[in-house]
This record gives sequence, structure tokens and C-alpha cells, in this order.
Amino acid sequence: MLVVEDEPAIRELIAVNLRHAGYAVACAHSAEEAETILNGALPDLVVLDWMLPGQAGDAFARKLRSQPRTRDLSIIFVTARVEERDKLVGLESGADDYLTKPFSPKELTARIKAVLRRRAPQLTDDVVRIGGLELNPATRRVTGDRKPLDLGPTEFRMLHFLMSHPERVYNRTQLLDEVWGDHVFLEERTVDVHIRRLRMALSATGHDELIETVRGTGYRFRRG
Amino acid sequence: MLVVEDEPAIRELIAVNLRHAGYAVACAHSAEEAETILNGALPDLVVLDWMLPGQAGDAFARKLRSQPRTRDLSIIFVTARVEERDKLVGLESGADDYLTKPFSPKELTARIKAVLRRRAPQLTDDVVRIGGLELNPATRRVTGDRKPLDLGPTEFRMLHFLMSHPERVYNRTQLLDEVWGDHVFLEERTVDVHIRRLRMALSATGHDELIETVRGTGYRFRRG
DNA sequence: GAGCCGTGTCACGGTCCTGTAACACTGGAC
DNA sequence: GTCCAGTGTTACAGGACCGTGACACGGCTC
Repeated sequence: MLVVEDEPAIRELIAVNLRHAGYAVACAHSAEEAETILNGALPDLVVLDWMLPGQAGDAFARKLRSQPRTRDLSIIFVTARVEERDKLVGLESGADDYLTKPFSPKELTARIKAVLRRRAPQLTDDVVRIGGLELNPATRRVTGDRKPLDLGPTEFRMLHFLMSHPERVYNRTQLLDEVWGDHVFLEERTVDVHIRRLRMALSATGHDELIETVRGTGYRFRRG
Repeated sequence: MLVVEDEPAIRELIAVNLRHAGYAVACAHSAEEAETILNGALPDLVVLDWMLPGQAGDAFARKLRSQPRTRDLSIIFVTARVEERDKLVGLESGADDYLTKPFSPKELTARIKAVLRRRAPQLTDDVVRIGGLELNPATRRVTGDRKPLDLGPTEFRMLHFLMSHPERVYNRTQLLDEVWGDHVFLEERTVDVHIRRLRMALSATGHDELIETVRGTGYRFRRG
């Protein structure tokens, strides 16, 4: 997650809230600094101020869209202008969404979730194979070393999600959002129990150690 | 791929990204120009702006659907309106999907891929043979181990569909769409009852266990 | 009209799943 | 070593989910 915003107060406000929501955040106060960062690692999403010193935000967005490496980045505009015209121009530069100041942290994270969900994390019907496990969403079958595994609906969804994002650590809130849906209202410890049930099922073929606990953070599905 | 959009900026944004995704793209700024192009070559898919000058986009879509030559084109609507009502009308005019501005290039290509992939193979008249069962669509006869089975119309269509996609799990909504037709308005539990009737009929030759219940998901036709 | 067949819906009961609380345990800070 | 937050484990009540039988309705034949 990259936040590009010249106003320090707003930049920190956004960053703090994103971190709290479980995202890794980098900040930049100008388009130039943002470019430097982007030359290193690519984020999943860019929160971009409409009004940037020197170079306007939408010009920067067009630039991102014009380069192959950054073409597919999700972009959310933050703007103080509410006029329709500005929104339209924002759309023309290929933003995924926009926020009008003032906005609440809740709205920010909600929109980010919406944008991210709209695009990537849609679990597909493709077969996932990792570490001796094979999960087939279309037939809803899971095999560990050719032996079939019996999973409940929730266990299956969780394993599907984890296997689709190996090595990556998810906290309990994120798992609730991804596996149960983000409108649910459940205890975080519920995740623990389902992790256990999933591990139990996987242990039938000796694959129970594929799900790793990251103390203080959450869980991770290991490669091999 | 044909892009029909009157706003030059958005049109180019879409076209550039589609070309980058590997599609051949033609552009039109109005419905009239689009018709001229369609008189020449037929694309696989049309990206159509909801608001077109002169003729509304959905009117154009209806026109496409009404002509045999363009009836089967996939259509994706692009609209700035987010209201549910508009979405509904968009789908009623036969759109395969719609995009709400703002959207990102990645989202656009993802949806296009989804629509193209969704064009599932229709049920053919070929004889289907699986697990001792033989279903002949042309004669509308089903035999289990050479013994004839007596099925009602709905049971037959459902068995035909399930046997044509063995191992794959379908939920009740999908089965309603595939067996009854896209836009029926029936209780999902109705599927259960017909599954039962089908199982009863199949049990006459001992093949009732071929239809498997996948709890929390739907039903599956087992191989062998 | 009566009778039959195919169909959609409902209600009941059993089974399995699931969320939660309570308790046991672990790892790390000090 | 002690202590504590964080996690593993277990048990259980409630509920979701599905199979099943019954019933009403419409179309059809006679």
C-alpha cells in the first residue's frame, strides 16, 4: 500500500488507519518520491492525493497507467474538490475509486477492500497445487499425496484462500474478512478453532505443519 | 473486441489497455459507427457505453440482441451510474456484465476474461456414458446397465446436465439456471426435491449413489 | 367431469457444522 | 525462575443444512 500525500497530517492519518487494518504501508510526499519507491517494490494499491505540488495527481496517475510495470496498480484518489467535473477527470485517468475529503477511516478501508476485492483476490476455479496438496475448486475436492481429504465448507474456503496466497501472513481480522466475508461479526478466536480443525483434517495425510502460526500476528501457509 | 464510447479519453483508455492485454480492438464513438463496423467483421465482445449520444446504449444492445447475426455477441456495459435500478436494466437488456466507473484496466480485462470463459459449452445431442449409465439426448432415453429408466422431463434435463459435467460441484442456483433456464424464480429447495426424484429413479438400477451431496455447497455427479 | 402425471412448495426430523466459552499450554520478557 | 499475553485444545449448545413425505395446483387424457 503506497500513500502519496503532501499534507503530513492527512498522510499520517491515512497511514495509521491502513496499518491498523493490517496493511503494510509506505508513504511519499510527492510524485517524485513515489516514483522512487515504486522503482523498488510494487504495492497492491496506491492512495493518491489529487492535488500534489509540482505535478498534479491525475498526471501522475496517467503516467502510472502508461507504463507496463505500474499499469495494473489500483489507484484511489483523495480530493477536496467535490465538483462533478473533477470526479469525471479523475475517472478518465483510470482511477479505481475516489474519496472526497473529509472522509472517515472506516470509509477509506471499506473502499480499499472493495477495490481489492473487485479485482484480484477473487478466488478462481483454477486448481491450486502446493506442497503435496492439491485443491480443486470446481470439483471441491482436496487431495494430500493422492489421498482424498474430507473438509467442511468453512475449512475448504479457508484452505483455498491460504493456498492461493502462500507464504503471506494474515491476521485474524483479514481471515474473517476473506473466508467468512467482511460483514460478519465473529470472535477472532473463532479463526483459531477453524485453523485447528483444518490442521486436524490435513494431518490425515501428514500435511498439518503446512499451516504455520506467526505469534502475535496470525497464520501463514508454507510452501513445501 | 469493439469499444463503443463517445468520450475520447475513456475510449482510448479502454482501447490501449485492451490492446496491451493482447486483444485486437476497434473503436466507435457512436452506435451508428459501431453498426458500420459490425457490418464488416464480428468481434467476440462489445464494450458498450451506457450513455451514448443520440441512441442510448441499452437500446443499441437490444438491437444487437434482436438480430440473428449479432445475437450471440458478449456485451459489457460501462456506466457512471451506480444505482441498482440501472444495473438491473442493464442486465435486462442482455448485457453479460457491466462495469461501474471508476474502474481500473485490470478490472476491465478481468471481467472480459470472465465473460469469455463463461461461454460454456452447450449441451449437445451426443450420447453420454458414465458409470453404467447411458443417456441419449436424441432419443431421450436413459438406460442403467441396459435396463431402461423412466424419467420426467425435468429429471432428464438435470441428469443430462450433471452427466455432462461429472465430478464438478454445482450449487442450487447454478442448477436452477442450467436446468430450468436463466431467469426462473423458484425456491432453491426445489432442486433438492428433484435431486431426490432423480435418485429414486436411478435406484431402480442401483445407480442412486452416483449423485453425491456436497454439504454446504451443492451436488456432484460421480464418475464410476 | 374424473383421474392421472409432473411439478413446486412446505413442514418435520435427523445429522452435521459452527461459534463460543472455558481451560491447558507455550513462548518470551524480566 | 515467574508471569502474562497469546495460542492450542476440548466440549457443548444452537442452528444450518439436507432428506423425506405430504400436499396443492395445473395440464392433460379419457
